[in-house]
Amino acid sequence: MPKYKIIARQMMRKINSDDMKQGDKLASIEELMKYFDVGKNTIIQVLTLLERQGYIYQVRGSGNFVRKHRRHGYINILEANGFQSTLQGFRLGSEMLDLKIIKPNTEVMANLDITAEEDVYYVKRLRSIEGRKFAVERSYYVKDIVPYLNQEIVEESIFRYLMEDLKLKPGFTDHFLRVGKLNQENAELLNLNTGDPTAFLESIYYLENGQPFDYSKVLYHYEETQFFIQGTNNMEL
Amino acid sequence: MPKYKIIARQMMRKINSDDMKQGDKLASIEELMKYFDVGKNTIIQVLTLLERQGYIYQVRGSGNFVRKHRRHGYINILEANGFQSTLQGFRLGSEMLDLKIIKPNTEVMANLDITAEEDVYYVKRLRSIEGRKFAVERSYYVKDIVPYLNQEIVEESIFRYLMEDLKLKPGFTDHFLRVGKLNQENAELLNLNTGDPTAFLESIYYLENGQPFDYSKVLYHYEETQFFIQGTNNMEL
DNA sequence: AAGTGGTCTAGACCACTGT
DNA sequence: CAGTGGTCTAGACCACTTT
Repeated sequence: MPKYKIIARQMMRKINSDDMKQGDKLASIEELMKYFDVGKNTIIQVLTLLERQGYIYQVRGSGNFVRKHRRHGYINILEANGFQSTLQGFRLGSEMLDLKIIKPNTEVMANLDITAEEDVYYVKRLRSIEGRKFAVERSYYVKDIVPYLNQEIVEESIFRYLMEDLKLKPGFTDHFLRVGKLNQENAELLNLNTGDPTAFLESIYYLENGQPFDYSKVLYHYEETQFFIQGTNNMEL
Repeated sequence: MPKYKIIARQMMRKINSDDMKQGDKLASIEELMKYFDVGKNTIIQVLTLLERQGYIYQVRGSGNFVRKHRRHGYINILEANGFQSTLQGFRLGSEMLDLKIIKPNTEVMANLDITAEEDVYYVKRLRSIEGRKFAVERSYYVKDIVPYLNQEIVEESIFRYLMEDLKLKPGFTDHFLRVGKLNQENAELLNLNTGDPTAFLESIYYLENGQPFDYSKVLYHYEETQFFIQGTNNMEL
């Protein structure tokens, strides 16, 4: 683990603690250099990372300041999988409704960038929070990359299994979100009425090397879910 | 404008052109150093920026590759204001429904971090794309920061006015998104029926120095809008 | 003017990928 | 092993904010 990540972790813990609140000023770069005994660029790397992760904001000529929003219970959409982090403290559950190996249809082929001959795992899950159903998820995993899944994995955390056991390295993600009306099947699964509103989120997950391995379609219960998206300085380009 | 931004711009134009497609490999860092006649760290800064903006993905020991998603017509939620960029090529309109100076209520006070005595501009707009109504927006601007607004500005681009004329420097943003049912007033504005689904997006815009200046609540037409959110490598922390 | 952050260089060395 | 990206340093100089 490189120095700048170790330092960043440490500072993130500090910022997350109750010691610090929105607008609090961090130590200056020079002080941080001395304290951690590293060069300036390393501190800059740390601060860039913290800024990008939404922990701080940087003000030229003035200092670095803690950034904290005040709302709780929102799903950070960029962590919509592995939402353990944003929804920590809530009791989450996953009920497996279906699990099988299939050949992809056109939609799945296009989104996972595979041919009709390649196998995919199809997983259908009902997700709950504090015992309340909040989402129906249909996911497709490229079998060449995810060679094995079972009920136990699927009802625990698939992403933890992929990362820790299969040692897959997730790279980037594309999310597409629409709003629509529930059909009968999905309404029944969520204990809602046909025609009720829903957030429909499609996500494509790519490995570090750019290969897509997971295409997920999730329908959220409109009364149980709210999303949070953090924007960082886009600077003038 | 620093070197790394100039180079980044140039490379972004190149990547956006039809010359390059998803997965194409960029020149190596050493080649880029020679070509642009700059040091390694400067190129690294460029690549970090491009990666963060979703233009490329980086693969250690292998190279940098073009990232392009294939869907069009989606609003990049991180550019939900100033969506000219994501929806370029579409004809956008803004009809002013209301514009006045008011005292903030509790909700506005909390989100803009102001007292009950400070004035805010209240702006209500109906936004359209290609002549079709797609969103109702209610925004609150801190008058101390935005001292003047009129119909012309409001029907053009408020953000362009803030940045170019008032020289405000936007910093970061918090977005909160929920799904719900339209009430009668908003349904009528969007030519929909009461109870139809809608995406409800609340956004707080902060200046570079961390001060909030704009609190916006937008209701989107569920048939006319879809959102795109790009996730970049979160690395292990 | 002093304090603080931002950009940039040159060079060293490490870590990973691909052949 | 060669190619390529990632981390890190020390130091110079610039730009902005604050007092």
